[in-house]
Amino acid sequence: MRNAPNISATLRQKVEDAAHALSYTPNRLAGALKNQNSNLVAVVLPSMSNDVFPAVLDGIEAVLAERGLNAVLGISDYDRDREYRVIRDLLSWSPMGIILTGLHHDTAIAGMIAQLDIPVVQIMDTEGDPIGSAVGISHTKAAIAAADYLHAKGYRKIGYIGAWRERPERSRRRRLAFEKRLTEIGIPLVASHIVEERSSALAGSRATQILRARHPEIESIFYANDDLALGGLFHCMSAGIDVPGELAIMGFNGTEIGKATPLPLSSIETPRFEMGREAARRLLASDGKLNQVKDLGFRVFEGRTA
Amino acid sequence: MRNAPNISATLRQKVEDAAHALSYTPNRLAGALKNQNSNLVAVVLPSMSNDVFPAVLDGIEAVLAERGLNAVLGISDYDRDREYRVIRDLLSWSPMGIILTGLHHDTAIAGMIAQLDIPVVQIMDTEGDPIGSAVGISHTKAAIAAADYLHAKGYRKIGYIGAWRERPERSRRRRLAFEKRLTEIGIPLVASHIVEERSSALAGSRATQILRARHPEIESIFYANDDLALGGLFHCMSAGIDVPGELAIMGFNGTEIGKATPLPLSSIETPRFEMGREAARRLLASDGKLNQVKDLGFRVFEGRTA
DNA sequence: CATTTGATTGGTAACGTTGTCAATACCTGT
DNA sequence: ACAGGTATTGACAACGTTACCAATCAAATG
Repeated sequence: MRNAPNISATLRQKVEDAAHALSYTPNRLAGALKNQNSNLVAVVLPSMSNDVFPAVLDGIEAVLAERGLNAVLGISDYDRDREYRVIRDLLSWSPMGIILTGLHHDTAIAGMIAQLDIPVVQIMDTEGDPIGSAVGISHTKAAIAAADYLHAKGYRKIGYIGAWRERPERSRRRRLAFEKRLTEIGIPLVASHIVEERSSALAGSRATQILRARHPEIESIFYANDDLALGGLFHCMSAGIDVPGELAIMGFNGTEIGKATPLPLSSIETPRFEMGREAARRLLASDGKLNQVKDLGFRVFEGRTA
Repeated sequence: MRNAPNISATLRQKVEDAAHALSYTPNRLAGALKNQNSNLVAVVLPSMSNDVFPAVLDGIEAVLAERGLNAVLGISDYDRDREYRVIRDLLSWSPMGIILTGLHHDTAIAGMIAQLDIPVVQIMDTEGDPIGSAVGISHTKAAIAAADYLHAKGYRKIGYIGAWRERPERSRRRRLAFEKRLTEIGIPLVASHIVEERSSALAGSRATQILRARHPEIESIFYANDDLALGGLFHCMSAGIDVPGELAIMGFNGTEIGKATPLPLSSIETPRFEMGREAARRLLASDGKLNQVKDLGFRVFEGRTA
């Protein structure tokens, strides 16, 4: 059945008929065990409630399905220990490859993976020290683009809002690059507010209110993601604050919903689906040109909120 | 290492040390093969871009992770053939259980699963003919609740908007129940508009515009989901249509974002995360009381759009 | 008809576990 | 010191595949 050479069409048909008659299903566990190649791909994502990762996973699945591969999923919940355990767990299925989120993994993880000698692709980021290949965007560049965009639009008093203690380290790096760029341009960040809770529109709404109360001079806010930014926008709409006149709002990710609001949300569009697809492709095509870093880039989406 | 009886603490320590020294990882492929029990759970979802399923998956993962189980994911893309292939594929990993979406699966699928004799849990729905257990909500009841709610609020000219040829059969059933109820109450549905494209806020926005143009008398619209409904709300905001005065909007799912808008979106809140969690729990606890149908219920969320 | 070539069949050894069984080693308490 | 138990060790057969080789069989060549 495993399309070996030198098999006549008749025999093949006969075998297939028999298989069908017995409704035989090959046991891939055994197959994988035998030839050290499991057709499983381990995928470790930090969360499913973030809007970014479902899209990434969709992209991954799209490619894997084509080739008859299956994804085994692990959720790290942005927790280092948890991630370690999840990876260890997934590796015990001898996957044929593994997709990780982010570029910052300790050597213990790299070691475990090295033992199996399987390809690794890390997504979301391009800045850091990849274990294997990387497919993502430069969060530093994105932050700079946001800063430049807001500056070009004439905003001078700029604030920043993040969430959940910036658990995805990427968002912290983005903020720092943003701050740095603003300082370089000569319009240092007025203030940033990182809320304790997870990102959500409600959190963004509340944070916006707080930040504006503390720093009424702020003309524009850059948010860690579109959820927060939408919250900000909604707060302004409710409170009768003119956007972008009184307050300009800039999101991150360029989600579909942001584009559908009465005032399309200005944002940094990130290729989330594409990131997943490209990651899966690299994983499968990992012959030769290993350990490359692929920057998929971003696009500044000029909405009407900034 | 597999905590057998009659092992002294010293020996256990010694073994563990050795294992650690060699950084030994058990091969679960082999383990699973040996004792017909793979610690894998097959999860088949129609899509990842729907907002509902990431939440469900999160719930599933939360439970599986506790018990050291792993989810193998399959995406059916609302396609019957694809679903069949995906399930067949996943079953070849001899999972210890399988979670399917919806209650409408042909006998071929039931047959395949029966062969492995593993528990099945079907999510999202409670109405139909389950293969195994079911954890979901009654879409008929939800539709009736929506109809009654809108009626109670005084709306009489009611429309409906759906998307993507109603590929999730559930939404079609919901619409039909909605229509039926309205007729019973004596205020038959004015019109429904099912767009070709997938659900999105933009699609909802456009559909709202079209439906209103065709039937200006419509006072209220029930949408197949919150994405569409948000689009409707945004359209009204842009076009200066008073909500709920001129047009009342009712969504479905009760997403977080809907609650954060300036005018919180009235909707039917569905327990998506809980559905995943409960499904996973049932799968694991499937001793004895098999094949039960669990209705997790819904809640009418009274926002300010209807 | 003998011979080469190709197709088909059967047999066997792994892959890394787990469970069992027998064989030994180590401890008590008398 | 010895029986009685408990701990520990070693050996081995599966689980369902796949890869490989030898052996057979069928068909086509000279």
